[in-house]
Amino acid sequence: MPRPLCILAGRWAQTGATRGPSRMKTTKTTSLDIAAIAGVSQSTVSRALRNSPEVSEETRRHIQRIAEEMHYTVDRNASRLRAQTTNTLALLFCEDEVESHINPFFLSILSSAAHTAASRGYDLLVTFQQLSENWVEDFQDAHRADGLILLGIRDRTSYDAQLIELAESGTPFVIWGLEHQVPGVSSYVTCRNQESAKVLTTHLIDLGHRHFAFIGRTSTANPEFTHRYQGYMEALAHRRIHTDADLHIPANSSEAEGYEAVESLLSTGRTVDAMVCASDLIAIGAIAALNDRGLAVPADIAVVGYDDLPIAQYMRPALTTVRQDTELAGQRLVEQLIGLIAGHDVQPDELPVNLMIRQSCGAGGTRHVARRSADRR
Amino acid sequence: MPRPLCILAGRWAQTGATRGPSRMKTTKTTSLDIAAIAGVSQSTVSRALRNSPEVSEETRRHIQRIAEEMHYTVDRNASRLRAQTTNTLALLFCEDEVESHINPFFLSILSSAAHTAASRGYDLLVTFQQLSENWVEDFQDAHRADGLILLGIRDRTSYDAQLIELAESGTPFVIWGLEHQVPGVSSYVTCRNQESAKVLTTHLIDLGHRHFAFIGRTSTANPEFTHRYQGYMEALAHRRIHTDADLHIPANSSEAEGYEAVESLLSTGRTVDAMVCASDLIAIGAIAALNDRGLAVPADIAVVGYDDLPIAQYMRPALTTVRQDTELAGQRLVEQLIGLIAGHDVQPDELPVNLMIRQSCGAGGTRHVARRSADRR
DNA sequence: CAAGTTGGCGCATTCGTATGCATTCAGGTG
DNA sequence: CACCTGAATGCATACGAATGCGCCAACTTG
Repeated sequence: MPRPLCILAGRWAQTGATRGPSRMKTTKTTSLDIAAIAGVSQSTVSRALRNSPEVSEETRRHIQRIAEEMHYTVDRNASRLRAQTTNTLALLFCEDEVESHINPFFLSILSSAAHTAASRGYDLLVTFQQLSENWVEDFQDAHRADGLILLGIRDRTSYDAQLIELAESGTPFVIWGLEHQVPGVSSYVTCRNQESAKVLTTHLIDLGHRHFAFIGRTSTANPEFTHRYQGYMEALAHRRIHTDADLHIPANSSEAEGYEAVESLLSTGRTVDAMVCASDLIAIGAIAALNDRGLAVPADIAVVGYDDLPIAQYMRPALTTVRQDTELAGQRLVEQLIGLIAGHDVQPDELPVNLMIRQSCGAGGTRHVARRSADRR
Repeated sequence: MPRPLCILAGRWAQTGATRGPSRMKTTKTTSLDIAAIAGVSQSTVSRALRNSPEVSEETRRHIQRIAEEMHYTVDRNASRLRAQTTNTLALLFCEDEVESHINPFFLSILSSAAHTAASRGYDLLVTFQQLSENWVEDFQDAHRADGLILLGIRDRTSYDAQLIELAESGTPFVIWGLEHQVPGVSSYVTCRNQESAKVLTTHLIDLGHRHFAFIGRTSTANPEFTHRYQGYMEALAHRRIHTDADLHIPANSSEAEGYEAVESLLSTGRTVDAMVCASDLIAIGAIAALNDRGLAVPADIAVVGYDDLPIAQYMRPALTTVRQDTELAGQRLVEQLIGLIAGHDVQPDELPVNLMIRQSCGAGGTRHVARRSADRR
């Protein structure tokens, strides 16, 4: 007596039954099958499952129950083709050629964006792209996504032409960290970089520091860092503290560049007792460089960062920094984009931030500061 | 004289022209348009763009040139519907309810996977899911993806039933860090956890350490940590070094749990001069806890981690750890999955790892060790 | 030179759903 | 009672590309 051949019978048997007595092949369940069982037309099934108000409450429930029992799910591709929509958002990490390793900061935004998108019924496509590629054809014409989320755009000048092209093509998109808005088409989410940097710097001044340096590349190309620098300069100006141009060392957001920046700063022999770094990664590299030169943080020099990476509170000394609400950021990016896709006018967001005062600025409690070090030889 | 109404004329004018003289509406370019211009049938266009051998080299080039000029791109939805495929891979971060923050380690895998997928013509869908949801219907029946990449599955027991269901449904999938293979359906990529942990531990023994502790939760639920623990125990056994069960403190991969684990370890008053942590995050938390108790690393106690997060080399002391080749991992995950989708038999990968010997184990050069600390009060 | 072969291409159909329009029927109104 | 109204549903088609099959012409071959 032969055993049944098809292990999957459990799932497919239901389907087969709806197609006629002799069809035992593994045919996919379609809305027609559901319609046949429910005793309605395919159109009604379609409408019921999309919660159209045109079907009666009773019919809808009936159909939805059957669909559930049959494990029926709408075929996204057919649906999308017919409706000329994708229900998909694309999230682009705009990579620099030089910098291969990505700020872990973006992982939180990604996670939050993925959750929000899912809860709104959107798929989230993720790509890491060089700026050379042409987004418009890829995403809009090919119906890959209804809209774009752009992360990690730092170099505005080199992207500007593409952003304009994108906007002109009518593809909705939102950007993190760069004020670029075309009503009805594009919007942005940033946080209050300038304001928070000013507060942060003022805090350092209040702690008694007078010789400041700023580590981070600013240019029209790098709006976030630029705003942070402006806030920093504002605070200094407000308190009448002088700083020289050569105490502003450019660095992109990585430990390596922070390290190098500090090395080059120290080699000038300038006196510095407080360093404001444009990102946590830079600060981490900077602290490493200082330690390697025999300088202790915060005893010899205060260092602050920006981002509040998870590690910031577990470094010793714990890093004073600015927390951006990445969860809210991801959520707003998606919500704005969905709004744009729906044709609404959306307002850009400038998210509030929190100062996280820890030890590296010299203000934190002593408990979390290492009291011994490796001096034995 | 009125200005033209349509800003987008530039892009659409080309299209309009192909549809007849009076059609100035923004109609999407289709393969039919290309066919008309090229003077061939739509089928030939389709075949030419898919590089089918059935069209002559000459015709193909002709068509492809026209398609390019017209900025024509194949509509993914139509293509997918007809071909019953999605050309999409889904990457699932399997989240724990408890742990909201994700190991940055996965970001590198994600990045590499995205690149590889893109180069193979696949889209990559990213979701962060709880284990409660039913993947099968979501992804296979709904034609959302051709296959799945599962990251962050730690708790084998609670996922097992779902993995089996997934395998039975015929959905191809690959897993990171968990040996789960169904020939032709699922496969995995891990690295040589046990071997490398053994080498790492042996290294610590060679440096003269004798009192070991292991921080990391092991169970059938957590295969990676378990293998690392086994390698650790092997090394100790091989050198006849005794360790007690209470010197093995469970902890999931986060700084917070590493911190807590060390606090609870220290409160027992046991003597320990070397700690093997199951991940860098744990090690970071552990070092913080040690510092807060006035213990210096590596002078008082050696600490090693696992993962080689970017930050590991910029901590002071720099963290001795094990580098996993995340780039290769992402690549192999995608390649295996594409293989499975194509119906090939694929071999699981066990990737080689590199010991990154730095300062936290006490073996590294002195240059990178902080020589001063914040002792002033 | 006739018959067979093959490369290159077109025709027609198909994938599964969404939606404009037609249809039906129940209930209300003058 | 004839007529209208509106809610609920069915019918038919379209979305745009992929593909089985058939056709034709250009070869090859005995």
